[in-house]
Amino acid sequence: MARAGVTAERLTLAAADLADEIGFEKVTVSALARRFGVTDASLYFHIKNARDLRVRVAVLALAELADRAAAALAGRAGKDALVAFANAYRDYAKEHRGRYAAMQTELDPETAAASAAGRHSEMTRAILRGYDLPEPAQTDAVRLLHSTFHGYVSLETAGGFRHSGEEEASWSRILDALDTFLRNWPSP
Amino acid sequence: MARAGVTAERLTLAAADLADEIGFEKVTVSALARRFGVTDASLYFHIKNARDLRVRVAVLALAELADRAAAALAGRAGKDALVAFANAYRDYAKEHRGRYAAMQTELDPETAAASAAGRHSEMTRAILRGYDLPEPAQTDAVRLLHSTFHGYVSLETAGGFRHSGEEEASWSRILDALDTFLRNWPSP
DNA sequence: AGTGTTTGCTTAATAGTCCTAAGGAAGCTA
DNA sequence: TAGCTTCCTTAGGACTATTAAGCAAACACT
Repeated sequence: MARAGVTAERLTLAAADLADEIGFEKVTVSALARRFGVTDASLYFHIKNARDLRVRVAVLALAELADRAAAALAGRAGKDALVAFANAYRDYAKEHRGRYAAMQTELDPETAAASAAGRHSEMTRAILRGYDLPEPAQTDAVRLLHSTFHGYVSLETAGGFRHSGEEEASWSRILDALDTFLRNWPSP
Repeated sequence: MARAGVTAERLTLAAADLADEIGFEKVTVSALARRFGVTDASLYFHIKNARDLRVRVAVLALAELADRAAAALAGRAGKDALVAFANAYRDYAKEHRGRYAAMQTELDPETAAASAAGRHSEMTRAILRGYDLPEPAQTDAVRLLHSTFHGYVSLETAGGFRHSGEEEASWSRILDALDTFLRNWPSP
């Protein structure tokens, strides 16, 4: 028998693509094996188990998004940076629904620490540098931005907002509003 | 054989409790059947399939949360209402992690319309009455509030915020900030 | 080139889940 | 009490996850 040349990396990438195509919850060890033309059992020499596979996809997606966001952020500051970051986030989620769904997998603390999750916070802090917030307002603002982007995007992709035909305008008004908000953060 | 007295309602409730205990993704038809002391097959006379079961749990959770939020909202307005609603939302998610996870299930449009999902928007609009926002700002604000609550809570329950020991203070500062924000919504 | 070792895959087997079809008993109704 | 309906069981098929044991290809070296 010929060798299929399977590696953990190629498996993860293929699983991520599969997730974008058929949905993250339908990504199964068997389905992935079929795509590689090998038996299910052979995948277990590369991944620990099904959970491990899903975690790898989540970590991959986190890293990809972090790269995109970093690129979007380069050379920008203030509202420009805020909008660029927010759009990178939202666009990634729209283009890669399966990967984005994977990102919502709960990671155990060690994995989370080793993943790109930390880069997201760093970048958010970088954006906030343009707004000059003192602690603890800065930490609160990091959370608020995370929450808002994640919340908005997950509601939008879930179809939570009935399509009013002006999705884009609403999104950009919300970004405007956040910008105004950050520039006038209430002092305690 | 004695009859177990299974009904769709009792199944849904038991499934919801099971979700809170062992996690929503581990709620399986078999596990539920075991809890009722019947075989898997018998459950299919009450529910259509596994997906149907999960949707029922989601709808139940949406309704329960809507009830709680409505109760919290009664007789309050302005910031009081905002805080009461937000806390009802967050507390429910913390007390019922499985149910809250179920709420994130993507519902098809008809089911969503028939569920309590609409009540959530209504209540949010009711809160905003205290802030006197013109359209389309009001619609944007509804989305912003939804996004923020959902995003914050889901990040918090996923352990996304390292426990800094002052979670509560951060939450309440964010609510303060939202209140200020709503009172000073930027005009276009 | 030939031998041995590692690596990558297969087959085989077990167990759990989802779901359907056919049958039997419990309880209601007349 | 005969019959109908409702609720459950047994039986079984398809798919998924996972482990163990074996074989064959690739490599590593003498």
